[in-house]
Amino acid sequence: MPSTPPQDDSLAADAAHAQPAFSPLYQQIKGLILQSLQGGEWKPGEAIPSEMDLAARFRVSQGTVRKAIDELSADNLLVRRQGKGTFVATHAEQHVQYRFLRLVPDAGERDAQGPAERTILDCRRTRATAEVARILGLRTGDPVVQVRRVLSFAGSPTILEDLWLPGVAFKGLTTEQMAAYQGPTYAMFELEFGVRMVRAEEKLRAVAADAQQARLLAVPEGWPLLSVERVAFTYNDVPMELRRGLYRTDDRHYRNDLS
Amino acid sequence: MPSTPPQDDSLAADAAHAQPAFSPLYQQIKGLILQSLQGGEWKPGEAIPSEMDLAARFRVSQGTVRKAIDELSADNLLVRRQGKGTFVATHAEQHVQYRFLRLVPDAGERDAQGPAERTILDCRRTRATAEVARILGLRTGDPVVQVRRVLSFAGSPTILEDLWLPGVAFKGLTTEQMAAYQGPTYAMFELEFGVRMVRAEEKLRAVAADAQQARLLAVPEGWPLLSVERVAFTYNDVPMELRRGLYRTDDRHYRNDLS
DNA sequence: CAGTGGTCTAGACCACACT
DNA sequence: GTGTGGTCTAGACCACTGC
Repeated sequence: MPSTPPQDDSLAADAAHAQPAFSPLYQQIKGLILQSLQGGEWKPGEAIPSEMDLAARFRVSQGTVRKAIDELSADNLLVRRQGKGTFVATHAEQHVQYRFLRLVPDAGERDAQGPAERTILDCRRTRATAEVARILGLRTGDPVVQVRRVLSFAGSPTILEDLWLPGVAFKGLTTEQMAAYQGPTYAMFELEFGVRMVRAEEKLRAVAADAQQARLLAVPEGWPLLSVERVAFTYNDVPMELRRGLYRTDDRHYRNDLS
Repeated sequence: MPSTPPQDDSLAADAAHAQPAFSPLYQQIKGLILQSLQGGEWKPGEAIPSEMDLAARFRVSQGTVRKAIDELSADNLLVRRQGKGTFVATHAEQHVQYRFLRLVPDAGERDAQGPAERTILDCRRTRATAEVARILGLRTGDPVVQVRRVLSFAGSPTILEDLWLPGVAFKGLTTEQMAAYQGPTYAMFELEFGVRMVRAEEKLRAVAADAQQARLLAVPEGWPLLSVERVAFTYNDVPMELRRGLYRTDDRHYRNDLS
């Protein structure tokens, strides 16, 4: 250990020394907590150590840990619960059923989505095209799992979507698994494959249904559909899923809040 | 004044006493700053008093003011600039040209939108229909200003939109004003009418162009268009604009980040 | 240089949950 | 009661801006 005043022999000095570029202490702590999250030290749904414990572990004040956790919980990676502790966010047991799905019914304004019925049309191992590889950060020809399914609400088919997943991370994914699991697909990814999606980017367009799409969604050919291309990321902005969806928007709409 | 210890005769005690329901001090401070913003004490683009000054004014510590300002700047109502001060956010002189417009070119990924060319098709005083009145919080038949315009990027018509504005707040709005002003329309609303939009809600759908819409956007009839209904709010969640837009998404898309 | 926001600390007390 | 997160304070020092 370098010769520093007794109480200053802290991570503060060490980390500041290790990283040439300056960054605030709480950012460094945030990074360390993130590493523990990625490394699986604390699993989704579990509580992380108390602020005091973390402060002791990292040799900083509670206030600094607090600010780090503040940012992580603003990013939806952690969830604070007063009197209980701070927990790793999870797609399961989360009151909002579908964290990334913005399609809501026109009337009622209720989030009464009701669980969607899933129909898996296809689920097979294949190889990444150049485009899919580029988006998922793979090489052309790398193994991917491709899934095609229809989601129905209250019996009427509403979403037709294709999913592409990196074959390595989703090795044993089967049609049965996709169909059987109750609840959000992303919760199943967490439980079965340890892959937690933390954010996503979407590109929306209006398109006309082709013959096949029209049949699967029970609309006339040429019907306007909302095309939603989503790329979902795990920790560290690593892309782990490409999803191309077609949404019927006759009695539903895509809701977005701007600020 | 109630009999309290000498230094505790502060806003903390007063406000806590005035409001039966408990709320943290910094939330109360946030509310007071909000009032000053609404009241026009500090205008968009101007600096507000320093944290120290505000702390003295409200008789709380700098840290408490800081937390209030943190939230207001997270809400995009204030902008901090280290070494200079804290400023009231504005739609003008804001580097992102269009704060609420999420339509971006497919290629390049540049935000090189280039300023849109505006064509005002119509701008007239009329009366609110039941639906428009409901959305804008007016009564059916109340005066509203209605504007129809086309926005073109690089010469090609891309957005056809109708705007409805409360007639009282936008009394003298003219076609010339809508057409002449360089820069974001919301910046003009700030400068000319003192109306600052702070957030918005959008509902998106895919629709087919009717004959008139197709003509104005230079697409075939039936062409799929992205329908965007936006309600924009000033302070205190008061709705001040309804905007119904149709976006061409052949070489552009609506971008959204989820987290 | 002085003034601003930004970081870090230490300690006190409050609100909430479990037991 | 004990332990958790949540609030509030006071003071020190750092980083950036502009005179």
